[in-house]
Amino acid sequence: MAQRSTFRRKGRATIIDVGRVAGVSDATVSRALNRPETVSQTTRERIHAAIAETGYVPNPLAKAMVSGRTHTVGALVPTLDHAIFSKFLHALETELSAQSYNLVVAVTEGDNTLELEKAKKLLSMGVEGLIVSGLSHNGELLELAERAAVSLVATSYYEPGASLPTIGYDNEVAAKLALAHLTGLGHRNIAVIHGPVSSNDRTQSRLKGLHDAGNDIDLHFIQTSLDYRGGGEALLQWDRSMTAILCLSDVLAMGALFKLQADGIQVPHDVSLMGFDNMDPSEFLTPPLTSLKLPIEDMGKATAKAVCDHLQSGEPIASIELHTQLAVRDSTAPVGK
Amino acid sequence: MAQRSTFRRKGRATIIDVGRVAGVSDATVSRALNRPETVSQTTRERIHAAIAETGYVPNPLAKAMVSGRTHTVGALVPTLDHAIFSKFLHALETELSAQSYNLVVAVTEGDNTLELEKAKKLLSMGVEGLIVSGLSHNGELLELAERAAVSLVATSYYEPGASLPTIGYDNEVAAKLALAHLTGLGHRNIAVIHGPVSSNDRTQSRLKGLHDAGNDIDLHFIQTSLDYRGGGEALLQWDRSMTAILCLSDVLAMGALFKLQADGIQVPHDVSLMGFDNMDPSEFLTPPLTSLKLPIEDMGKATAKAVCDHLQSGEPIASIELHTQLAVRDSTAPVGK
DNA sequence: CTGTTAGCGCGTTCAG
DNA sequence: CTGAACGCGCTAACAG
Repeated sequence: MAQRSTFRRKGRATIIDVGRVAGVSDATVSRALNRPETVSQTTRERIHAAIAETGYVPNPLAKAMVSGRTHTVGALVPTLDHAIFSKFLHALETELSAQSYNLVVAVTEGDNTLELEKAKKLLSMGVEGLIVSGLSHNGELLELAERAAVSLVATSYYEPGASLPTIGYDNEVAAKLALAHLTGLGHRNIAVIHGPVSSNDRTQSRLKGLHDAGNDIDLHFIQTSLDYRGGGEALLQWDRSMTAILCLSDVLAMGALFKLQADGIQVPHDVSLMGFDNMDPSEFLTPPLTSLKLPIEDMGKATAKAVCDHLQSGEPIASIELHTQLAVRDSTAPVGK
Repeated sequence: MAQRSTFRRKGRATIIDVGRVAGVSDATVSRALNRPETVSQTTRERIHAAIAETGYVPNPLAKAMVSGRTHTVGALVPTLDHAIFSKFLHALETELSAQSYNLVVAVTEGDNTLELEKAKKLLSMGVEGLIVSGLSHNGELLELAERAAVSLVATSYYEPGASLPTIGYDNEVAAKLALAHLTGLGHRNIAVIHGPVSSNDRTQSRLKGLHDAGNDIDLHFIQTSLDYRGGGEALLQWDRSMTAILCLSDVLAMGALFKLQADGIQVPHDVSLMGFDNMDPSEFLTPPLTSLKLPIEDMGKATAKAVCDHLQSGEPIASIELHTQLAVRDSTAPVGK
């Protein structure tokens, strides 16, 4: 079948090969594919037959090259192995996909150097937008994004004065809200369990929101690893004088709860326990965990929309504040109850 | 500064603009960038100065077009909002990135039609490889991938006879292993809680592995929604005659455990409870949950390696079997104990 | 309605 | 060591 060499240069058929087989020019094939109404019925049919015969499949790179668009946005997240980020990405992908954009994800492990490196890779593959988590980044990142002319937006954070648009919530306010719930129940001596602060500006912000709690409030800060084990281990530094425990993540709260259960300490009778995140399992725990709802899904959706809008209109991206709210459940109770 | 119009056609500087400023040809600029050793010291310096001056940044699309490579692979997963998939993707991205590949993810919601649609988008953006979950797909998918000449591989599954390479574990064997643990403890009347079977071939496989359990074993299958709530609700169909509960996912097991705790039913004293997945929190639960360890991270890593190898060598991808193993903890005990 | 001509930005011959 | 010329596959502009 020497024919094959006619329409196969090196493996794949091109628009020209299709044209040759159909007896038309490459331009006509292109038109038949992109604006069928500008091509006569009969040649259109011949072309489609030729496409089938040659097994032609459009070269996406050539198309992207000429249009200058990749319809791809990149997201840099600290990890995928944490529900909060995967939930965010899920919502992000869903909305992006609805607007015909693809999502490339890269994991930074919370390391700004790695983040920069991966950002470069994303840019050099042609993403049109770049989504990062939090505000602390390598300085080069902004410059890089600007030079590549891609829009950059930070999430999990709301800070209108920042050097890049932010879409998220106010971590300080959220932390205050959580603390207010506990103090409102009369707690004055409270353990605050949190993950590493370095390279996690969200945690830093939350802690900042707690620091000016008031003179009559005693806060005991306990830093631990941000996982279930860490939540349990942090309890070594807790004693019953602290009538409440505020965990700056539900993962920590669950770790703590499981440990308390194992030790036979009753929640909320012996100690009130509060989380932060409102993960899926929290409402089903025994007792159901009081937590702080973060608008993660909304954030994913809003971020996708903002990026798509910007890509379409050219208008700069505006920061968006999303609101957090308490989810009061049974793990917290008035002090001394 | 009329100069700008010299090296800015429509917004961005090209390799030609750089050459013009540096007083060399575009070819020399290209060489200076890709094979610096073939360019003299002095012109190289002039070129770099020109790059800085023009703010030149390589056009990734043109590069991809000429090289014919995007260094991108796509992954289709049912959801990101489940630890098992996000853990997998995390490992996948990490390894892929180490080999300088980018990862595009798309969510299918377990819908084969949506999967096909998204696969098309991934292909039309130029992915070099496509990773899917499980074995049941729209028939067009294989054909599509072949025509686009991208390598396709299925995960979460091991089935050497399948029409595409599989990298994963044998769900049937794993289920048998789990059941054997319970029967080995003397349990004969066992509730099996599982998620929807339609559009989830992993669950189907696991159930299949259970069906020929033996004549003296009574299995009560309870289907529910695949989330924490579902695990709890499934217990409505459980009674104490069933001395053990096997959940085909840790999420279900946790949902069940929380409900049992709320109802004051002691595990494992009143009933043995076993999960399947071995998620992060499982070992910290009270009691620690007996489960079946799935090699998720290995699977991510192995899949990435297989795809990269294939892309580099051209050899077909070979199926890989990864092994599951029991994680025996305190939530299961001999019957009647 | 269709063919011809021009690029898009870059890498890679092949001469010098 | 460097420049000119060509090609990657496709779309857009202009003729016919």
